[in-house]
Amino acid sequence: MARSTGKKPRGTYHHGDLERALLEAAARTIQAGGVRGLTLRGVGAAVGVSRTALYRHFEDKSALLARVALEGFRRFHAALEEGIAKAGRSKSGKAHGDVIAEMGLAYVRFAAGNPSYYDVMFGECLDDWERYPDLQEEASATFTLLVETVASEQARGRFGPGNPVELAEIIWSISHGMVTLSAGKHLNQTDATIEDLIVMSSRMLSGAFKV
Amino acid sequence: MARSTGKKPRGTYHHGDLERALLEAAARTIQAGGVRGLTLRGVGAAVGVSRTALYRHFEDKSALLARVALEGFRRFHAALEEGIAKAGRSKSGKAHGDVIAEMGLAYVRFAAGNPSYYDVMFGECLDDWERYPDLQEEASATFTLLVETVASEQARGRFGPGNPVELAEIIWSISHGMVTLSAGKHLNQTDATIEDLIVMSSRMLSGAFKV
DNA sequence: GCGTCGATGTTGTCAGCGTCAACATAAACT
DNA sequence: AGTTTATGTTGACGCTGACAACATCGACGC
Repeated sequence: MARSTGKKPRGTYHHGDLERALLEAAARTIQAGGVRGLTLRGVGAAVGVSRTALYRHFEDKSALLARVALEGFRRFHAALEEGIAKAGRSKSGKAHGDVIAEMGLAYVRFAAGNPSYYDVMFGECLDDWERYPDLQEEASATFTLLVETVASEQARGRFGPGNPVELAEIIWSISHGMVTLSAGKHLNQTDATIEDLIVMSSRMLSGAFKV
Repeated sequence: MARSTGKKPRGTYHHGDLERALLEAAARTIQAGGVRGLTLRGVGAAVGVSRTALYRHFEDKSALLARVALEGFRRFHAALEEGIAKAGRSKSGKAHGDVIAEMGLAYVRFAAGNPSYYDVMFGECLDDWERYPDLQEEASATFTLLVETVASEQARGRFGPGNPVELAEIIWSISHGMVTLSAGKHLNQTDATIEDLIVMSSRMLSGAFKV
């Protein structure tokens, strides 16, 4: 049971990187039963460890959730970057290349594909963000990507004038609102998918000041 | 202690409309300490009643929250109607009369003024809406008001073409997204208030197909 | 009037939760 | 080898929502 073979790198004690194992187990648990289904006893049992072992690696339950949220923001950030890059690439070739729309699509696709991460990131389970500066920083960096994309599109004449921060906040609100309302089953009154709505919104916003 | 005087109308037993008292105490408790601070024991104590008395009037804690949410949706519905009516009135007199913007402003003002109600209505504390058809109905009626307002503005030529349901979903997403992001302290990167952003969005959306 | 009954409220109790303190173990360093 | 320190375990506490059994009181039939 005790892996005393010098296989793992320095810093592996009894279990060997229990912190990462707990993190992955937590993410899996949330994926299976939602944030409300996450239990310190449960995540401990999932790793084969006692219920309080976790306290040697995380200050408390909130800290564990904050780490999950941080991982979520990193993936989210990467997903947005990829969506933006994809739209930028297709620009030279195909006519589509609507960077804002593609970013919005990447947004809602991430949320749809990783609802548990999204829930931890933006749900109400994390009470005090002040406690987790790295989480704040990653969230802020993600938002900055949004702002810079808007500014870049403005510079290329593909988006109307206005404070890019404010425009980004509007775009973010649309995406986040659609994701959360959709998750709450509030957007099922029409055949239009959430992706359709994103494309529509993007057209309306970017076209607003075109003429 | 026992109010046996026939002062109250028929149907008041030991306490006399304990259900309403519990409802109000619950709303007050949530306002004071958030949804997470709501405790059956606490709300019972606030009314001067035992911790399980509530089970004679509500099936469980979720049912109590659902009733609070229903009350919230009724007030929300009324607030939106008032905002729309106000904009309609000022139309004939003043030049403003932007009904969509005024509706959005009423939306975010309600959320800002009644964060506890809004949280219960749209937060994650209500797991299964299926259990509460009256709540679903009131929420649906509120959304219908939104759709009809959009359609009405379209008919008057003050809003572009498109499926009014889809447009209403977009407007709703903007408002809801701004409210929740703002509540999560995510919209503090600019001086623009949430009301400024609503007016901006409204202009961009209604102007999108104007030309 | 009185007695039954059903509606309403209380107490006892349970399992599950997060968390802390005390203890156990094993790796690491001297 | 012996000490220290990092890591994991067990016991316990207070809190929560919920159920079962009991108590109380208004209403209604006789």
